[in-house]
Amino acid sequence: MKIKPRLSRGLRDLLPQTMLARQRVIDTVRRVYETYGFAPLETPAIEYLDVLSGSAGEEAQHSIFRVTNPEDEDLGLRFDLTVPLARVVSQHRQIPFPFKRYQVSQVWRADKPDPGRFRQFTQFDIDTVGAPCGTADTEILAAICDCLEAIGAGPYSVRFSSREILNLLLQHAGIPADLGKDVFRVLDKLEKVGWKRVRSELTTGYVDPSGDPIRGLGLQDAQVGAIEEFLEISNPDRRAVVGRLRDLFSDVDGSGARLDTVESISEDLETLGYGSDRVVLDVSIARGLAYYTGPVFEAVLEDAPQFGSVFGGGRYDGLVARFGGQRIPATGASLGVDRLLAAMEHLGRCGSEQTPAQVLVTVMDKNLRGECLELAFELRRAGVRTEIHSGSGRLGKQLKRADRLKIPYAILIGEDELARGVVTLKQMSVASSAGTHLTDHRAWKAARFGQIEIPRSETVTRLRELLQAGG
RNA sequence: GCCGACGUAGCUCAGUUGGUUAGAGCGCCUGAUUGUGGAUCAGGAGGCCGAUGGUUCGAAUCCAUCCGUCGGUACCA
Repeated sequence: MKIKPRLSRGLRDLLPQTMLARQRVIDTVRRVYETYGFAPLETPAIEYLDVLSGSAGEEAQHSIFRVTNPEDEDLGLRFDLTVPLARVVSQHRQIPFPFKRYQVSQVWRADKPDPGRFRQFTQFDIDTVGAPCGTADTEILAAICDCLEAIGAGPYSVRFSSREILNLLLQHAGIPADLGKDVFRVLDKLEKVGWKRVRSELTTGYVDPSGDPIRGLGLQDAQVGAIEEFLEISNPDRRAVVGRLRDLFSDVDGSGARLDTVESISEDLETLGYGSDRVVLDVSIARGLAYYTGPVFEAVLEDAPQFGSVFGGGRYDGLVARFGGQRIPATGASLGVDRLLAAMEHLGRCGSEQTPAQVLVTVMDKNLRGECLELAFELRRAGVRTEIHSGSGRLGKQLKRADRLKIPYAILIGEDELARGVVTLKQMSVASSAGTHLTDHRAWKAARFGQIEIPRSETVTRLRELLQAGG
């Protein structure tokens, strides 16, 4: 019986062209994270189900992929990297605090797939565990900026706020604390659905176009009015936002002190050169997660806002304590690698490389295979990424392969070259641009576009120079 | 999860009121050109028409169910 090659929904193969772009991003981010002193961590994809659900509550369990083992234990695939981190620091007591780690790994969520959203995807997280609110959070925000800068994804905007600010809002507006979680969840949609819909969801609810009833939270007009007034505090200047928050919340006891941390993060960023042009204090961001306790962060690509936030994170001082023991403060952010790459691809900011090879050594004549191999390995030992032709086939087919895979150079060694102690170096891109006017194939071939002869002994040096100069 | 649209070659799509052997363009392979990738020309491969069941003398076409994709909405630790 024939088996149909296929994948379950929400899963996909990442072919070389995709992987090369992805690995460039990952390498860049890793370099940035390491400059901040974050150290790598890896954890298993599979965790005990109760470890995973500990933070999420029952309502989230349906999107966990369940797995089994021969011992028939209740296991699941991790759905983020933060919960496993909390387990690690609770389990390995010898780890000195603060623990600064980065982790790039796959996670799984059994959700409905959407564009840029899959059931298996990669997150690239940094977290600092065991450091109080302050410098650690500033570092996370700065690192997010540095990453986006280094990746070259185009203009971006990093936004932050704080659960503390939202808690002040609850007090100011007279909203019961236990309603906070729902209010934050609704406010988080503001940018996507607009104030009108958020307003109805905060009050009476509504019926969406598909006929689905959306439950309202039943807030009073005065409460919604207070929220609206709060949301109007948007200002591109962070100092102005802090000032207006201080005014607005002056009726809440101790509000001044509770705004100090946000202000000091903002001031530190200012001093370090992360101005309001890149990092905005945006009081409308809430982040859906229930476990955030302090500053919350996100970042969007300004040219691709429809892809949502590519970075998300915040401070979660209560999460580690779920595994028992004392309350350990923690803060961090997560880069949605797949989402970022989907956005970059949409913007045409991903490379189109299909192979890392920089040069193809052709084999024209089986008798000269030895010479070709020798040259190929000489190039490799000099750090040039080299492919050598490894089948049968005419020169035309070999060059066609270089053309297809966009390998920039080809090397030709035949009897002629060997006799004269040279090799022919062909720059593939030249004929594609220079030869378009030639309609006769023989003439096109005879033109020998982009070809130069160089002494065999200088091949490695010359090619390295060319690659360095032009890529 | 809910609502809707759509599933025909690797991709984009034709396919008459249900009627013989299901087509095109692009892509792929081979050759013209045995030491030259593009263009051109010639040829070739590639399909259980998403799956299963039903209606019918006869189904890519009609019906049911399932699966999948896309859009909207909800959720997103």
